[in-house]
Order: sequence, then structure tokens, then C-alpha cells
Amino acid sequence: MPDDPGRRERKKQATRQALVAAAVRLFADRDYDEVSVADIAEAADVSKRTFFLHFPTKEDVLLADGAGRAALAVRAVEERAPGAPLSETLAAAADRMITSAEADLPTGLAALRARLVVTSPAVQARVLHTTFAAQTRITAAVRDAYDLDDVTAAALVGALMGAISAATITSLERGDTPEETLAAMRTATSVALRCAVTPGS
Amino acid sequence: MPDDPGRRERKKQATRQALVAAAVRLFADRDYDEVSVADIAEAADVSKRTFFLHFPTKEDVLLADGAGRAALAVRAVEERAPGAPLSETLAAAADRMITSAEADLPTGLAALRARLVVTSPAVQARVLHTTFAAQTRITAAVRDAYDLDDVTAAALVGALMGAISAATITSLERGDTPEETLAAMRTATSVALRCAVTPGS
DNA sequence: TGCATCACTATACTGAGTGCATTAATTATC
DNA sequence: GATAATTAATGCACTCAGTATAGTGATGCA
Repeated sequence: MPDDPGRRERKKQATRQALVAAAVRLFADRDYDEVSVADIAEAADVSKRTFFLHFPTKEDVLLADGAGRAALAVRAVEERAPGAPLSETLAAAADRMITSAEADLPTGLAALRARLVVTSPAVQARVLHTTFAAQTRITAAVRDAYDLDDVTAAALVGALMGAISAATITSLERGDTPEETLAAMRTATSVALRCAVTPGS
Repeated sequence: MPDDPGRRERKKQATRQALVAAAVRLFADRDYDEVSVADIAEAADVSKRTFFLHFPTKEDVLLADGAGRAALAVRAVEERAPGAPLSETLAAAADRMITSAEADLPTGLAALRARLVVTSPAVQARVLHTTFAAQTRITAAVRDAYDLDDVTAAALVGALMGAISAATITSLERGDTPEETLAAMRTATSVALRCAVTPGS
């Protein structure tokens, strides 16, 4: 498959991967705040300036793929079956994201990220923010697909994403296994989509 | 009423208020990134070091009262009528927060904060983060009150708060009037609590 | 072969946030 | 009322994230 991206592009990706790899390696040993961008750049044998050519902030080196996750959900909305009910479409979007999260469980990256989200406020804030950005794009897709007004669409998607985020972080903070965390995400989805839970009332 | 907090404490609060006032004044003129902590401290006639004695980060000077808002919601849960259904309790908690937000509409502070949340990613991230922290405390109250498991409680409260946050920011970004934003918050609450909306399906 | 592009570099800068030693005003104690 | 213990505030030096600028060299393309 000579899908040749050119040598220049290949080298660029190599540098990027080296930075991610160096970051993962260093964060595995030390706490988030004890690793500086200069350290990461040094370990990847590039200049600090180069780091910021590849990642806008220090946190982003850990979130390399987050944007792709939202794209999956957007596609799930756009490719819905004709006439599919809203709740079904939302469920499908959530399922795509959760399944994709499942995919990178085997790489230790998921666990590392989980630890850092729990221990570092800066990372947690960044995750919340990128999640919210993703949410905005999903909201637009849902709004257009079902001809809703802005606020209703935002509330619907916000409820779904809010439930999943909260449940995920709760599970991580509790020290759950990755499988348990995935189960928590699925539970949250059904809680948000059918409000018919209320066991205690 | 000699509810004497002591002169020292009074002076401390005065300094704090001066910092908030100076910040509000400066942010009203310039963009968030164009005002440095040193500027704020200078305008309040204190040292930069003193600023950080009162606020952990630059963003926090804008969120002086956020923690109080969560306390209201927690109290709403704790003071629920005996046997009140979960949905009713959550609605009451949401209503308390929204009403409290309504209270500081007359002060221009609400509008200023709104503008900064929309224009500055740093502020938005911080708001999301503090909102999430508040959410954690509300979740604990709900979990205990209704004897739920961690994940279900987190998902329930997360859905409610996620819907309100998303709708609020959407409304702000659209340039709504404060009244319209409050209406959006109320809409979001009912969307999250009764999933019986789905007009388009 | 020559030219344009672009990844990367070196250096110096701004601004957020912290550590530490110090001062001066308040509060508590005798 | 003098004295000692707190503590809000200060000044200064420091680390580190992120940016500006100018420049070098490899790569891609005509």
C-alpha cells in the first residue's frame, strides 16, 4: 500500500510519537507536576519549542486522540437509520464512544490517563474542557438531525455527556478496574436516556 | 449587632473585596488575557503575592461565590420533605441554584462573568471544573439521601448538571439576555428530569 | 539544479504561581 | 499597660508554561 505520506510527514509523525512516548514514560514514574515540558522534550530529544509545535498545551500530549472520539459520535448521529427515534440515536452515539474507549484499554495508556485525571486538577480540567468541546459538535449534529432548538439540544446532549463523565470519574476515583469503569459508562447512559431509574423513590 | 469578626478579619475581607472590585473593573475594559494578576493587585493597591493569598488562581477572583451555590443545592437535598420522590428533590436543588443565580443578575457581575466564560477558554475550563467539584458534593448528598450506589448517583446528578451547564453556555454564546439564559436553565432542568421531551421523534 | 516549503532550533521574553524570610498590625496574656 | 504570640501582607528570587522572533537545514517540486 504505497499510501505515501512523504518522508517529511513521516518524520513529523515520528517526532510526535516520540513526544507522546516520552511523556507516557515520564508520567508513569513521576507525578504530573514533577514532569516539565522541558523534561519531555529532552527525553524525546527535541527542543521545548518543538513540543509546542505539536501540542498546544502540556495536557494535550495525553489527549492525543480525544477529538477522534467525538467524531465517531457525530457520525453515529449523521448515519442514523431514517426515522430512528432520538433516544435510539443518542444511545448509538454513546455506544460508539464507549466502544472506542474500550479499544484502547489494552494499551496501558488508558490506565495512566485515568490516574492522571484523578490526581491532577490541571489534567481533569483539560479533559472536562475537551469533552465539552466535543459535546458542542455532537449537539449541533443532534440539533440539525431532529430539528430542535439550540437549548433543548444542548440540554439533551449535556445530560447524556454529563452523566457519562460523572460516572466515569466517580468510577476512576473509586479505583475501579477498566471493565468496571466501562460498565459505569453504560449504566450512566441508560440512567440519562431513560429517567426511569429512581429505585429509591 | 456586635457580631464582631475582629478588625483583622474585617481588613482581610476588605482587601479581598478590593481585589474582586479591581478585577471586575479591569476585566470590564480589557480582555481576560490582557489583564495580568500584577495589574489587578496594583489596582487594588496590594502586592501580587497578596493576590495569591486570597485566590488560588487568577480565574478564582471571578468565581468568588461559586462554592456557596453548591451548598444551597446540598441543603435542598438534605432538607427534602420526608418521602419526597427523587425527581422532586433534584428539581428543588436545581431550582435553588437557578434562583440564586437570578439573585446576582442586577449586579453587572453576572453579565461580565458570562462574557468571560464565552471569550476565555481558561475561564471556561475553570468554571467547568468548579462546577464539577460542586457536583461531587451534591452527588454525595443525593447518594446518601436515597441510598443509591456511587455510579447511579453520579449519573443522575451529572445528567442534571450537564444539561444545565450546556444549556447555559449555549444561551450565553448565543448572546441571550439574562432572562433568556435563566429560562434556558429551567428548560434544561425539565429536559434532564423528564426525558419526555423528544419532540422530533 | 534551483527554489519554495516546512519541521525544527536557539534564544529571549511574559506572566502565572510558589518558597522563604521579613515586617507590622492585631489579638491574647500577664 | 507592657509583652508575647498570631497572622495579613510584603519583597524578592525562583520555576515553569507558553509565545515571539529570527534563523537553519532537510525535503518536495519545477
